[in-house]
Order: sequence, then C-alpha cells, then structure tokens
Amino acid sequence: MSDYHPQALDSKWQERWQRARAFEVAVDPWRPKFYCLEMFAYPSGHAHVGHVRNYIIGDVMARTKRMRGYNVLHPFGWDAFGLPAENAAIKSGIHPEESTRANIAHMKGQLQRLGISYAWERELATCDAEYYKWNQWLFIRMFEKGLAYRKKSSVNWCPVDNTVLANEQVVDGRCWRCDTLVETRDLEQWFFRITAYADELLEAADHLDKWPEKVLTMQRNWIGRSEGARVTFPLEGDAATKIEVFTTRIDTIFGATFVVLGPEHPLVQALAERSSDPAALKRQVQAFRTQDRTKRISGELEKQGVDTGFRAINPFTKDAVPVWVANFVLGDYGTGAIMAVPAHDERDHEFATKYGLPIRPVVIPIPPVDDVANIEAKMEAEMERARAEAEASGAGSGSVGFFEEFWIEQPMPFTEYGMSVDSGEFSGLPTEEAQKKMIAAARKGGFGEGTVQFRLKDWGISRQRYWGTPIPMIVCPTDGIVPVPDDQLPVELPRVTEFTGRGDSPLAAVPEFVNVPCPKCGKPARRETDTMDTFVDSSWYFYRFADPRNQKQAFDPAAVRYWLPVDFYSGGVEHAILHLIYSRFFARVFRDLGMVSHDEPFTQLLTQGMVLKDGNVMSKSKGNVVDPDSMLQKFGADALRLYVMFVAPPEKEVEWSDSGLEGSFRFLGRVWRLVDHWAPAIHTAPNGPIDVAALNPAEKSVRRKTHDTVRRVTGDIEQRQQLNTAVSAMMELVNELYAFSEHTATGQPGRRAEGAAAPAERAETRLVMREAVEALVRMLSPFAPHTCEELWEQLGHQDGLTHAAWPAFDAEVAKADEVVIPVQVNGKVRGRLTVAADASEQELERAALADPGVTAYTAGKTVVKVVVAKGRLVSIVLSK
RNA sequence: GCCGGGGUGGCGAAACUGGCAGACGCACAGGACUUAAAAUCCUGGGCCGCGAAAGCGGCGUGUGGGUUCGAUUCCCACCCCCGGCACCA
Repeated sequence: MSDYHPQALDSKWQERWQRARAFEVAVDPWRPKFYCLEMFAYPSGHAHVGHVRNYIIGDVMARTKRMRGYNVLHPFGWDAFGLPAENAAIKSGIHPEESTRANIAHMKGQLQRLGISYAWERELATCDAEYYKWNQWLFIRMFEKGLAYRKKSSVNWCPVDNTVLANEQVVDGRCWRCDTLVETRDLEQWFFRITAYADELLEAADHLDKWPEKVLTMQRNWIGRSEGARVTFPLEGDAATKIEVFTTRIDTIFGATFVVLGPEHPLVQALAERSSDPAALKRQVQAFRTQDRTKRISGELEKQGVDTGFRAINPFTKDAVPVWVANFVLGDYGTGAIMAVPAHDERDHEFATKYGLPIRPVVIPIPPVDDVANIEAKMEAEMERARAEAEASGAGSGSVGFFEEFWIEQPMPFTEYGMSVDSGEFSGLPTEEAQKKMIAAARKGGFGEGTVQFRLKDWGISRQRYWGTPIPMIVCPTDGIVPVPDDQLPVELPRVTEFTGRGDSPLAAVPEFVNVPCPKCGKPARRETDTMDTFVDSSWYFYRFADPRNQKQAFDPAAVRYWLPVDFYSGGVEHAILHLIYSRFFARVFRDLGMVSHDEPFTQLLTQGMVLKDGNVMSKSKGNVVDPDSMLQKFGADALRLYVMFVAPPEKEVEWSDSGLEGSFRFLGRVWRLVDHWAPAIHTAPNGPIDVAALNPAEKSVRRKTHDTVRRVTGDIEQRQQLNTAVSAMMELVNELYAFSEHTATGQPGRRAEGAAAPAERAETRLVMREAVEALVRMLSPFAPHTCEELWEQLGHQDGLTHAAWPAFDAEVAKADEVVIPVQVNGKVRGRLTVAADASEQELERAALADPGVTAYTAGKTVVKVVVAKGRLVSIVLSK
C-alpha cells in the first residue's frame, strides 16, 4: 500500500457513502433511535473552523451511535431567512434569494468535503415556502388560542430613511446607513405569549439534568421569577384613583415613605393634567422617557425624579406619602410603580437622600439569642426614657428611638432579612413571617395580594423587513384582524426587486400583495406587511426534520413520537437563552395542540466552545478566519476532524494551532503505517477465538491494552463526551502497538523497507494484533472516517464501516493482573510493590513492610499505623 | 451587586470513587536512518539545589487555613479570570 495521502480517500469515500445513501434513515420501531442534531446554520457564505467544530462533534456522536446499533437521525438544514441577506441586498443589489441559495450551495459543499454524515435527503431551508407555510399555520393556531396577539410597542426609527431599524442596524444610537440619531416609535406589533409558560419553563429547567448548568442559570436569570405582593395605594382625597405597586419586601411597608411611578406609567399623564403646573411636569416626564432608551445603554444613569404634588395612602400605616415620578422605575416591569423604602433598599435610599425624603427603618438584624434578655431590659428602659422624654417635651410618641443602637451598627440601608420593628401588630416578627402575615392582612383588607413577577416578557415577533415569513393576517375595516384561511397558505413572499432600506416595510410597496379581499366579508382589506422574527423559524425545525416533506401537516405526529426528543443537541452558547427558550416554548405549544407528547425537545445539550485565532473570535472583518478548505487540501478531512476533537474538551474554547493539526496528521500516518505493516500477518491469522493460555506476556499486555482502550473510548464518547481523552486513549494504544511491534518478527512499522514482506509470526501474535487493529480502526472511524474506511477495506472487510459493529470489550481482560503499588512512609513514596492485582490487604501490608526501600526509613522507628487501599496504595505512618 | 463556570509545566491538556500530579499531544533537545535534508523511528524533560553520572534532597495544582495516614479532588476564608443577569422594586 502507498503512503498516507488522504485527499484521494476523502472524495472516494464521500462518493461511496452518497451512492449507498449510507446516512438516510426511516422510522423503525424495532430499533432504538438516536436523534443527533447540531444547530442548523445561518448561510452566511463560508463556514470557518469555528462553525465546523460543532458539526464534527455531532458527527462523532452520530457515527458512534450508528455503530452501536442505534437508528440514527442526523439531519441538517439552513436558517435561511434574516437581516444580513437583506442588508447585503440593500448594499449590493443582489436579491436575498440569490445570495442565500448560493451561500447554501457553497456551505453544503464544505460540510460534504468534511465527510459529516448527514441525511441530506432531509435537508430543509426556512426560506422554502413548504417550510414557512407551517410557521404561518402555527401562527394562526396560536392566534386562535390567544397565544399570538397584537399590541402597541416601540421600535427604533430612523427619521431620515423613514424606516424601522433592527437593533443590529443601530450603531451607537445612530442609523447604520445615514448616521442619523435613532428615535423610538410605537407601532402595532405581534407578540407570542411566552409568559403564559414562564413558570413551567422555569420549573422544568430543574429537570434538564443533561444540560450544562451554565445554560440553565442563564435561562433562570432570563425568566427572572420573583415572589412578592401587589399592594394598592389609593390617592389621598381620591380613593377611586389607585396606585398599584409590586414589592418583594412587603415586610418593609411600614417604612414606605413615598411612592414612585415610572415615567411610562399610564397614570402619569392624568396626574400631570391635574397638577399645579401640568406643562412643567409633562416636560420633566418626557425628559425621563427619552433619556431612558439612549442613555441606559451607555451606562449608569443618575437617579432623577419629580414630585407630582399628589399623595397616596399607605394602606398599612394609613399615612399619606408623596407620589413621585422617577427615571429609575421601569414602566414595563411589575406594575410600573413602586413603594419606596429608603431604609431598606439601595436605590430608594440614594433617591431619598438626594431629594431629602424621610427614611424610616422598620427591620433590624435578629439579635443573637443570648442577647435577648439584655435587649428586653434595654427595651424597657428605653421605652421608659422615651415616654418620659415625650411627656417632658410635650411632643408625640418617642418610641422609635430605642432600636437605634442596633441599626446604627448596620449599614444604611439595611437590605437583609431580620426582624420587623415599628410595624404595628407585625413588630417583633421575623421578616419571612411578617411577609406572610402582611399579605394575608392585605388580602383581607382588599388592598393587596401575594403575586409572582417575571422578568421574561412576551416575545415580539414582528419585523418590518422583507426576508422572512409573511405574517398570515389580514386587516379588514369591518371584521378587524382576520387570519388567512388555512387552505390559502402559504402566504408566499412576493418577489421584491428593489431594496432601498428606506420607507415602510418592504412588503408594503407591493400592491398586489397588500390589497386582498377580506376572507370573511370579501370587501377590500389589507394584508399584514410585517414578517416574522427568524427565531420563529428556528424554534421548531427539529420537528420538521422528522418528516420534512410532509405537504399536509407541519409534521406527522407519529414520526415525531418516534424520533423526538432530540437526544443530543449541540451548538454555540450564544443560543443559550433565546433559541433554546423559544424552542422549549414551542414544544409546549405543540404539546398543547396535541401534536407532540413530550415537554422538552432536547434531552441533552452540549454547548461547544469557540475556536479562537490569535486570541480572537474568528471573523471576516478581523481577517483571522481559518478556512477549512485550505486545511483539507493540505491534510485531508480526517486530520482536521481529529485535531479539532483532540485539542480540548468540546465545551472549551480553543486557540487554533497549525502545528497541532500537523500532529494529528502525523498520528493518522502512524495508524496508516501500523495497519499497512500488520495487514499481511492479519490476513493470514487463523480463524477462531484466541487461545488465552497460549499468549505470551507481551501479547497478553497488548490484549489487555486493547480491551482497556475500547472501554475508555466507549465511555469517553457515550457517557462523558470527552472526545479529547477518547483520542488520547487511542494514541496510547497505537504507541503500545508500535512498541510491541519492535519485539516481533515483523519489526517496527515505520522502519520496514518498502515492499518487504512481513515475516511469519506466531499465530497468537497475529490474532492479538488483528483484534487490536480492528478495534482501533473501528473506534477511530467516527473521528477519521475516510482513513478508517480505507483501512477497514484493506483489512479485508467489504461492507464498510458506517454500520459495522462497535468493538466490544471484556472488563476482565481489560484489567491488569499485576499492578505496581506505591508505598508511602509518612506521606512520601518510598517503595513500589509489584503484586497480583487482587493481592489481599494483609499480603500488601506484609510486602510493604518488608520492602527494602521502605525498611530503610522504618528502621528503628515505630510503625503507628498502616493504611492499605486495596489495589492502589499502602501508607505507613511512623511515630514522631 | 446576584447567579454560574474556572485557575494544574514553555503551550493545549489529563488525573472518572480522596490514593504515584502532569497521561496524550504541541513546541523543544538528543540519537538512529540518510552524502545531506525532509519524512520516519527511538530517547529525554515540572521547577530549584547538589552530583560527571546513576542518584539524592527540597518545592510544586491561584492564596491562606482546616479535615485526613494521604487533598488538584472535601470544608472555611480570600484573590484573580471568563460568562450571564442587573435601577427588575
């Protein structure tokens, strides 16, 4: 056989796989399934090695599982809609459809040249009408269930181009095209009611035990659940006007010394009208509102507020407290209004200090138990003193004072839990209990109740763009919002030819698209001209893969029942929140439509680390992109695949290294020569099982290493996804096989003269080597499929490796029968015992104490203790 | 600030259940083969000190403590790095 020249092998085997439809699958209830999925790709044009790493990880899993006997679904597709293609069209005039299709073709070629084992017959692109038709279908179902709704919402607006801007099109607060300062505008937009599932999404996260903790944390943060209470503060002298606040610390309500409305709060305008100087107040509020958007991004905002002049009644104390409007209260969280407790909240404290508002402590740290008697005595004395003082001065109650000595020690504000004080009937209660009792009291009094608040907001999906799924809705002057009837789906994206980046939604400029009869009354009506967020496309594509050509339904529920959930899903951490939460949301929507029977779409998630070059993320603009194609030309697909898997565990970031890649190439060459060297001997090996009794020690050792390597590699891939250590285990095996070869009649693989025939070997050697080499080639094949297929064929196998059985191992064989056990004396290794692996503790102890290396240290000392860890170590402790 | 992850040779890393720290690889050095180079094969190496060498001694997994015969691994305190959330009441 010739030297290792992988390039020719790559295309040879890729063609064979394709011809054999080797990776295409069908539902087969008799075999266990494995759905292996990598996040589908945005067709940006070129995949670099950073992208490609993810596909290789998935491919190693898919190929391994196939050999392990699973029916493996491993599909790929394209997240093909989106803004970049449209931006490119605006700049270059190339229609998004053309650029997208061209990019897909190129990237598909790249993946095929890497030998990724995809079921290409299931390929889909979200810009295909046969795909996005089902986006529209689902949208209408969600509309019917109240899960899709329309409301006013603000967008970035460029007043010069007269258009909505996506967040990515806003650069430093300015329009990406004309550099104009961006404004905000309110438009009617569509939302998905993901908040209806907030609690479920959060709770279910606890059961995603094969997801990285990091991702679950991010999702929990994003959902942001807080428990608290809503409490109503009626306006003083106008009980009909109520201010509802949300608080997580109702226990501090006796310390609420003012109320703050967010500038967006609906009541603000009304109060302004009735205030002493409406114009001034409105001006101030308007200032807060504009300040909000632009400044919030840039950094810390100084707290600013304005007194409305109105007062509200604290329902617990019955005190009237001032009502302010301030920039630090968010209009879209909670009720958009807060009660301010400066003594126990950082922000309220800062604000109160700035504007001279009263600060009233109502929580103190719980005193240590042994101080209680002491405190009671002090309390008595202090009350006595306060009473006397009050009497003497003729002033009101002085009872507040006595706690001073406790809170004075504490930072102000004191934000921790503790014990309520100066809180009427709730004084003396620990915070947790005060909260419960106060909520009960509020409910009883009809001015509040316990509630849960989420940070998560409903998902705004309207995009005023062209290259996306048209929203299948029609607005009729008489019937209002009417869905497009199912039998008229898909609402196809019309061919727009001019991309100016100016004006309305691009679709609004296509009259034949916009002007349609109302499906209900037949009178002229207008189509919705916005398109859907592309995250809608990617929230359910993994279901479509189960049944990608279905013309009648989004997917056949039976196919999904077989294939889903996805067993192994891998992709970048950048999708940890949005894509993965939206997909979990959609799974529940489909579930509630009766179409799927699981809650969670992805059983296991792996977030792969990025590949850096010179310490930076690869990007075209930085000019540090490593193009896989050039690497393929030099070293072949397998060296690249192997290197990327070997360099680090899959989740870790890695720094690209050309010499590391060369190292992997060298290793494959080493395997190649090993197999080439031993092939003749293996071909002439007798059939039948290995006669274990006839093996010499070296052969036994090779056999042990073989079985142990199979054990390690299998576990590393299947259980731990430690693909790097799987590779290093195989490298160890190869090293041992080389060392073994040196002592056989065949000599060292690399040293044999070209063409020289391998001398005859012991039959046992040939059998042991056959077992070793065939196991190696099969284990390595998920990493280096082309090379291994070729070697497998050379070893005399005709059926290919794709569905070859994964090597089995015998745990007994994998164990060493002799082990070297270190002996420690006072924690330092002083000797080594070579003993049978199953040597008893007594034997070990006796041998250890007799070891000359050990006796040199124990001589003349008293042995206090001997600890024996069977099969591992002996530890001897001497007296001082 | 809150939450999560991490810190091990010149570098990427390994150590799976508390048991020989540094497997495997990169880079490097030496040797073999060669007229020579490349390729290949073999050998070496945590750091410091002593020694011509075999070897001997000490130190060593971010820092400081603790538990233990024994700690990269468990506990406490702290430092640093990465990521997420953040005027979220």
